[in-house]
Amino acid sequence: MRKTSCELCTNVNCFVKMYCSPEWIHKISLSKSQVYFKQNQEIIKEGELVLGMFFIQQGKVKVVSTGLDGRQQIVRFANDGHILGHRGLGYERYPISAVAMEGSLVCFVVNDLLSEVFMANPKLSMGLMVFYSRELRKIETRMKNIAHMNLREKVAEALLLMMEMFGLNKEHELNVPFTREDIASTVGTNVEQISRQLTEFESAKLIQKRGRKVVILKKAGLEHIISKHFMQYAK
Amino acid sequence: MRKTSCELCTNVNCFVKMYCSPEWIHKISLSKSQVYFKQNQEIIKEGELVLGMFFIQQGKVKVVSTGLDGRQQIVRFANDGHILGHRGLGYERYPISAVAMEGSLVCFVVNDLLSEVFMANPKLSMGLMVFYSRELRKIETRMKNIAHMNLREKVAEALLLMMEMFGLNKEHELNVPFTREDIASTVGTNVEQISRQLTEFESAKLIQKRGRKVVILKKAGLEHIISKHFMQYAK
DNA sequence: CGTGCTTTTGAATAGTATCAAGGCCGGTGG
DNA sequence: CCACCGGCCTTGATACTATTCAAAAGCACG
Repeated sequence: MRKTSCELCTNVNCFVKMYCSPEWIHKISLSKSQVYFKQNQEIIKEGELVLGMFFIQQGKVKVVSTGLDGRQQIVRFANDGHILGHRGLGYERYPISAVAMEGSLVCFVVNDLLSEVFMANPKLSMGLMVFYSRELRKIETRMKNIAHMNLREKVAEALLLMMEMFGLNKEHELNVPFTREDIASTVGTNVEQISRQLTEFESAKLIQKRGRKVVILKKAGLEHIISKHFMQYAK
Repeated sequence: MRKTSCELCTNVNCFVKMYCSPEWIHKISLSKSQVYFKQNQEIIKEGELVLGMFFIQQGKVKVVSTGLDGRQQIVRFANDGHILGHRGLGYERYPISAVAMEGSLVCFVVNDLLSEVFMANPKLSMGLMVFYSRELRKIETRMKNIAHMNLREKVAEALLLMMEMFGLNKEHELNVPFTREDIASTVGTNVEQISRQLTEFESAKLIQKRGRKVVILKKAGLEHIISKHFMQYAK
């Protein structure tokens, strides 16, 4: 496969394209590498050395934190334009893994070039800063939810999260391949509980199980389940 | 009280002092305001408009996310040099509250000045970016822990977190005033469980209860309790 | 030396995890 | 094309952990 040059890339959400000057976009384009990851391949492996950043050109990815016992926690989902491995510009190891949920095309930029890019493109640093602060905000909320919600609510939230990130296809199925295990790792429980809960949602006519796929029938119903955990701010 | 000028401020952890040019430090010094918050006063109130950022000159703060039901989750602790309200440089509302755990002196810089500062001091943006990415990393780990650990482990972790952030005094007591409710909100449970668990730790000779204060007797013991949840990376 | 708030402890209940078994589905090879 | 195999999903029974409710004791402050 031929690598897509940044100039010709159509991904409008890419931070590089959004915030870097044309000459720097060109430099990055020349230096970057591009890799295609098949479904279930690891893009980043927890514990390996941080060599640079990954930019998802097109794909669907789960970011996973693994405990010693092997239990996994899905920390967030990511898709086109999102960044992976953005921890520690210095010398460190990746604290998380990232796994392709379906075939994904990813650009990679090495550390040294990154530092130059940041100093020369203050807008990029600011853009990333804002991006991070929003990520922080999201994950703080999710942390509260994981701590306070009961299982039913957490499963509802997980479905909504996946829907928000990956959307639905024409048949209103969640538009990403996933197993019950994935939902369990998002929620922090086991597959049996997920199965039970999905069955309950199905009999409540909120979703429909179609093989391993899940059809969202009543988004508002799921939202209602978790609504008590969210403040409504006046505009 | 007279406001401390940035030039004379002795806080070496302040991002402004670390990353801004002398002339910008001066500008900020002139424009900033400074407020003293007494114990249990709210520095930031969830839902209010974001007007700028707070820099803790000296103090001890808990950052709290509140559910509609009033249940609170302590998202992180902060002390000297840490930033508060660093969410959304645009127009938004604070998604979290920040409460002084003891008397705290805080500097405040308004939004408009901040954007100028960021554009003129790329090192500051980069510094903050790195800061954020580390915060993200920390909270992702904590999220996994809250999801996977049992109560005993979570309480041990909460004690270690507080110890790491605020340290111990000469008597080896946690060097910050807190209630059982604070630990409960960190862990995501209720005061009764905390009380029981502290009693258990006490009989295991890991801590000692001295009124509401907690003496850490065996840090290694607490660490051992949670060690199974942490990967050991080779250097 | 009350009074109100925090902490502790106990007992009953609810919620979740675990263990075990069987069913379903997709893919592969005969 | 069909039978079989393995992985994923579902369901039930049981054990365990955490929550809730209630009541009493401790402590801090006026």
